[in-house]
Amino acid sequence: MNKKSFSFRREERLKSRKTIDKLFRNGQSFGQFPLRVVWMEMETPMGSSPVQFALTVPKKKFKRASDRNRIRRLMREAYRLQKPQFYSHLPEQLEQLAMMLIYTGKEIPDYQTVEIAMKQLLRRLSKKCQKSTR
RNA sequence: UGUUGUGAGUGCCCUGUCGCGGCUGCACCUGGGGAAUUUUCCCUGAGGUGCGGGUGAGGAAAGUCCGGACAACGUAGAGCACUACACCAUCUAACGGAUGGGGUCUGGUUUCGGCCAGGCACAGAAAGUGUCACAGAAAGCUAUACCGCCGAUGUUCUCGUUUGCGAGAGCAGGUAAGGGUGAAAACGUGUGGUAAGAGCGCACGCAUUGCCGUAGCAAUACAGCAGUGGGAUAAACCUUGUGGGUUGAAAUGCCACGUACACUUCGAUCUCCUUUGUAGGAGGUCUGGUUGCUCGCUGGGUUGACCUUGGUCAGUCGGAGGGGGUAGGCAGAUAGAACCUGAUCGUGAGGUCAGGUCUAGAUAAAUGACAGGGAGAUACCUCGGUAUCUUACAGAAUCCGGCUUAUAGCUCACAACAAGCU
Repeated sequence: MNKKSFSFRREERLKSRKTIDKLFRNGQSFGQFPLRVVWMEMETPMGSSPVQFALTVPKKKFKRASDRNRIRRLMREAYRLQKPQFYSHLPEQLEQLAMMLIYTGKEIPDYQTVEIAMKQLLRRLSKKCQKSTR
């Protein structure tokens, strides 16, 4: 879709409070340690991006803001680099996917572990999407 | 020289690839407006994309503990309540902060004059109330006297007797010298005095209050005179003095979207006066208003119809409730009590002047990831390499000034300890 495949723009971010509420109420989810994803298909797509995406790190487990920032940035970087592959495996008839990534681990990870987990998670997610759309 | 502690400073650097948020230049696309006219031109700069340029976390961004700026709350005030502060002067926009000085306490040192270091919510206990464990007789205006001392005075008994009185024992009583208890026992030492004693008198001293003088801007210090001798506690209540309006950027203003001339319920809708009349005024009442209460001030409503003349209905104003919608954009909001350098004034905090710099502005929230090199640290050790690590505390959210707390390694200063050298 995008020529510069590794970018991460504004329209790819999930911002609306309404859709986030809906996502947590109706969305499906599964875990891939140390990550967990909540996802659903959106009825009315916002913008041209095939996926809207958000990240969170629970405040309960990481009290300091700097730790939360670090984990969020690692996750975002991993997603950014995996994104083009993930997009190419999504089914054509899917309008737009909303998803939220939650970090469920208890310690600050290094980039390698986040990258591996992200790869696995995105592969599983794309398969599930193909199943559900057929 | 090393170790430890305290305080201050610093808070890894460079290159490449990919990526993010503002700003900015150019090009293109979408859009808006105008002219002309049937497809061209001009203006505008809202949004997007691409390629450049430049910029992007801290010394505490933290805790949210003080003080401001700024904003809203229609509008004078007064009292009470509440609350903060409390030696003096200075600095500052301001402060509960800082600087300098004074007093006091503790420790060290001393040539006994002081000197050094550290602490102090450092107004009042001589306005009042309360409290003071255990021990002790007693924990506070005139002390209900445990041991002790005395027993002058009054009185009882015994003995002696020169019949006046004397001696002894006891009781009433006196006594805060001494002992004992305690963190603390009603100024200290000496002397007079007395039955024994006591600031009861006196001398010297100590503390404290008032007045006056000298030095100092002042706190205060020193000296004199007069009075007084009252334990501690105000981080117990309290008293005195000084200050404080409240709420905080989720403030606030504007634009867009959207219900809605909508629903339920409660309160008020009264009286009198002036006037030809429109209308105006006074009181009452309901209600709003810069936190609470009271007073004051002040804004708004108090209209009309029916009619059995005090009710009904409608309207108006205000309060409460429920339901529905939105939760987007712009301003606030990033040039400032700003930072750097120099001069100058001041013991200092800091002030003034000159020159230079532009230095984050996100909003489901940017400031990142990877690779290589340098530099540094730690461990091993063949003293030159190898291995590991990039570290601590920690992430702007309206902005400033402080305070407090956290902090690896390195640098500096001071203190203590240990070893060595002269």
